[in-house]
Amino acid sequence: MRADGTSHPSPDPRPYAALLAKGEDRRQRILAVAKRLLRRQGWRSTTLGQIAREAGISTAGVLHHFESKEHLLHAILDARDADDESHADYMSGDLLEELGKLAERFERSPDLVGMFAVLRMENIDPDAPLHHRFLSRHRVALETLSAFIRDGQRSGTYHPEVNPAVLAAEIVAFLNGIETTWLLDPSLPLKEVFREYVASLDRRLAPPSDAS
Amino acid sequence: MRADGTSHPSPDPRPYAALLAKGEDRRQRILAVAKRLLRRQGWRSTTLGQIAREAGISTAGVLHHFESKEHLLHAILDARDADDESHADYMSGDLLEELGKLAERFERSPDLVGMFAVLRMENIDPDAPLHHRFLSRHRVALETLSAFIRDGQRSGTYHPEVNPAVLAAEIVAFLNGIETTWLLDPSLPLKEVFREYVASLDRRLAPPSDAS
DNA sequence: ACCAACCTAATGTGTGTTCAGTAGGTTGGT
DNA sequence: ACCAACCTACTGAACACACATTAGGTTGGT
Repeated sequence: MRADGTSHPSPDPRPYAALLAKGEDRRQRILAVAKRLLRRQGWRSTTLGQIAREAGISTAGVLHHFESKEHLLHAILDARDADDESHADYMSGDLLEELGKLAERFERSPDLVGMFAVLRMENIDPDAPLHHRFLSRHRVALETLSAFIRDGQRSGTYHPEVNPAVLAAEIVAFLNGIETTWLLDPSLPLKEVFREYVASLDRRLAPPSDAS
Repeated sequence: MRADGTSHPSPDPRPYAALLAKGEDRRQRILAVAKRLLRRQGWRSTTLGQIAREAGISTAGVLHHFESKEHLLHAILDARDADDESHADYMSGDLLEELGKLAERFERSPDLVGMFAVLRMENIDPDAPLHHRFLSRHRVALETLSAFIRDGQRSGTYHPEVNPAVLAAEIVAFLNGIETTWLLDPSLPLKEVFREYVASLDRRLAPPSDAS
């Protein structure tokens, strides 16, 4: 608590509470368990007792680490946002490349992606607590994609007659849909479907041959 | 109850229980209200009290018409199946035509379509009560589409190098995804996105020009 | 008398949250 | 070395509330 000069308060690499870092360990396990359960059952039907049991702890123990069920949810969403931003050198190369990366991400952290899809569906209602969060995220995605396509058209690398807003909506729909489908039936050949669709996008976006 | 000769039990145009047909009326209203609520909130978080209130009745009143919450759900699903089969002269013309009809259906009965999408997401978990129903329906859709494409290839109307299973998966993903997206943001230009996607499918499926 | 269409009130279960308490470790003064 | 004060990581039991379901009653038409 005292200002000791060099010590920053947030990270604790000090010998200080070495053993008590086991708490942080549990905290992470709770988050992981919650993510897995949320992906399968959604928020409303996942109970603290369930999370607790699978984390090898009591219900009250979970509440010791996260002061309420809602706080736990927000902790998870924040984790997702963090992961999001770590990959958000977003508009790097071209569209196809970016979409390819997305496919990899699906398989890298299925719990995160799946949970997000389930949560989005659970918050479709305008009165749902997280509705605004998901809607604005959706709008941003749409806007980003649109702008991306528009840029490509301006620079001549994309076909000028494609309607950017419509194609962006289609792409977002495809992405959402393949998440849904994949969750329902994991035997789906994710990579192939992805590749095939992206290839078709490539053809649709190719500028007309310049035989003037 | 007495056999009165010509009377069949199902329709009641008789003066007999004329006023009591108001019960059937309420029953239908309950179903409609439930569909709307299910679409927005899903099954688990929609309560009988809510349905009752919006139908202008008491909770027990709802249970008078449907003996349990689960029975109500099945009644709704059966209604959907009925609606399904009324449009299931399925494999009529060609793929594009069928997909176009689907788009119209979206706008004709949004509650039914939306509710179904929400319910599907709620039953992703293999342990969920309706998981099997949704999974097998999904597999059937996949299979139907695949067969459809394969047929077109055999008869030479579709490009032979398209992988039927992969494209079928993509189409189903797109359909599911546009449902999700449309539910989250109803301002989405449903018809245009649909038309654009179908047009692109047309191009992808066109057989190679027969310059042998 | 009988039956459908309700209603109010009670019951039981599931679930988030609060409340006190326990075990063990660290800190700082003596 | 020792001790009081304090910390983190929990536990078990109690609480409060929401919800589906049940029990029993009322009304009105036939």
